[in-house]
Amino acid sequence: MRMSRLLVRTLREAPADAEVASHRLLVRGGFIRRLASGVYSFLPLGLRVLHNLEAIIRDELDAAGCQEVLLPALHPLELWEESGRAKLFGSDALPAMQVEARGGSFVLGPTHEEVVTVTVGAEVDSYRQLPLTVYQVQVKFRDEARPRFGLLRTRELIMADAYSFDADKDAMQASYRTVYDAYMRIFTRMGLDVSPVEAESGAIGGDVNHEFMVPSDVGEDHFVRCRACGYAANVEAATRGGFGDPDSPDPIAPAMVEHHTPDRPGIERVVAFFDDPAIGAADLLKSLAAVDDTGRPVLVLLAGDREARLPSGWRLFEDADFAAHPSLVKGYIGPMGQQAAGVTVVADVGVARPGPWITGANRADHHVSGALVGRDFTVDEWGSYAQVVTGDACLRCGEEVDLVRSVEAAHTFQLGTKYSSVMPGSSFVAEDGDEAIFLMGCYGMGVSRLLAVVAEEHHDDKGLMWPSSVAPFQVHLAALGAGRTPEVAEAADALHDRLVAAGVEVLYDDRDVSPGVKFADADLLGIPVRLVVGAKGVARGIVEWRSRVTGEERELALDGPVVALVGS
RNA sequence: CGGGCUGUGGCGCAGCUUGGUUAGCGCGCUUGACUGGGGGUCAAGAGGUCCCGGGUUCAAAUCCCGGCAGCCCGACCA
Repeated sequence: MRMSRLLVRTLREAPADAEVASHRLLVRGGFIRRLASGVYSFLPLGLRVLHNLEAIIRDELDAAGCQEVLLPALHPLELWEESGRAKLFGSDALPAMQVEARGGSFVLGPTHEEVVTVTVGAEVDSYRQLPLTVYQVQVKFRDEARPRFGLLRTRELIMADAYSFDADKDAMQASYRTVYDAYMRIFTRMGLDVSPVEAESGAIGGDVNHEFMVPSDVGEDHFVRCRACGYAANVEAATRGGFGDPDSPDPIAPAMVEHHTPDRPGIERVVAFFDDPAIGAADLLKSLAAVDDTGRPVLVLLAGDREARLPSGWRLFEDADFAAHPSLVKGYIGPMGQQAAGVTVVADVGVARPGPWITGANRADHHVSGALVGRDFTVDEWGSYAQVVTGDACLRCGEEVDLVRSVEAAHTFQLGTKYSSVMPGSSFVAEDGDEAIFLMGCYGMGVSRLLAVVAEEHHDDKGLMWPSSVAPFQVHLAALGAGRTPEVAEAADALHDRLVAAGVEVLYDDRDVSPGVKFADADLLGIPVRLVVGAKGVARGIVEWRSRVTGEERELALDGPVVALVGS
């Protein structure tokens, strides 16, 4: 490709809104352009990288026995009503992506579980057709509240998503493992260091699931990683250990004391009330009134210096709930006597010491101090209800864990029958002759996001440094002063032709611009190998070779085996 | 959805406080000359609904009101 003909304009300055390196460099290098907030066009260079990423994905998934399909981006709204997710997807996320057309209401699909379930369900009637895993590379639409970081968080995104169909749980787990392993190979080939972590399933649902995290300073997620045993989990899902049952309360400990604490809801203000250097947030019980996934009122206790992490499906009390449960006084909640009022008390493992604790008195404008677990109140269930932080004990081995900032590159789920039990046509005849329904898995990776993630992981202050597996071209050939030195033009043209004839993807900078511009653009675009043909070199019969990644330089004979040396 | 900031040629910005000639600068673009190994120099050009609508005024990029959009922080997040 001659650069004089390539649709690319490099920018010396990045748009003011480009905050992270991948966004800045992809825009400056002319790989992508913004059309609207969170909506990007891929120009030729960006599309070449995207295609290379997709090629790796196709290669590994095909090798793992998956079959490519292409499902519609436009989904009949009824499909989402059947699965029940039309509502679950938030009050306005789906309507915002709704399209009214002849033939009814459609949505721009945010994900494809419904469509794939009915599509595959219609084709598969027998266990003999299983196991089956299909995948696609397709555009998805999300009504993203806050698009940001260029391609990392967008409203329209390109995703590679796979779906497995199996006859029983063992087979589903085997299929899951197969795709999981393929995903790991894909990331390795893309030059990404990915950590699979246990995760929450969110709106997709299902039991076992993993997120594939790339540790990164620009990440919006965090995961927990044990320094010793390798346990890794998303902070949303991470639990911690290291605590046993609390000891019996001290028999001679002083009794609880009630304090008048007007206008002191919240941990901070209570600490301020006591105004004692020996008393901090960690001495207080954070008491959160919640409704669990079965609708029971639950009081969640954790140490006052901790952030709460409620199990999925739970929600905090709203005003109406407080009105219905007078034992829980908003702002002054304490655990004493709650069981008698029908409230279940659960406590974070960080509360597994007798005390003394400072907590609400269940009476407006009052707190108590000196409350002991086992004497003044009891806990029905111990669990992990606080967000894990660096230094906490690992659930598995008790060593300390770290919190790692990261970008979510992919997410895989064992769905079981979540969709096949509600979508029509999801049954097949099993080996025993009875009707059965699919056990499914789903697996998604954001290809357009991966483009940004790779850029984020492979760049320096001058520009991008693409791994050759995804680079838009393999060789960046720059001719210096070709316009005034015919020998240079001849040598560069000839070298270009030889490289192309050998199947090497070469970007040929044949523009009549100064050497500085060519070098700066070569650094910015990040093609792995740069070849420079200049007047000095041509006179000596050499071409200069330089690695974008290592900066290593060599001189190669122009009439020698240049093609073999640059690889293909 | 809450809080803050910003909308001025393709990109980055100044001008706005204190209304007043042809709305500036850098990059980029066009033409020419020079230059020629790290975004070079000079000259001449092209390119603008100053986000939109209303208002105040003799006069609005500038002041007032109302919208819209973008960005940042937070909430949310498949």
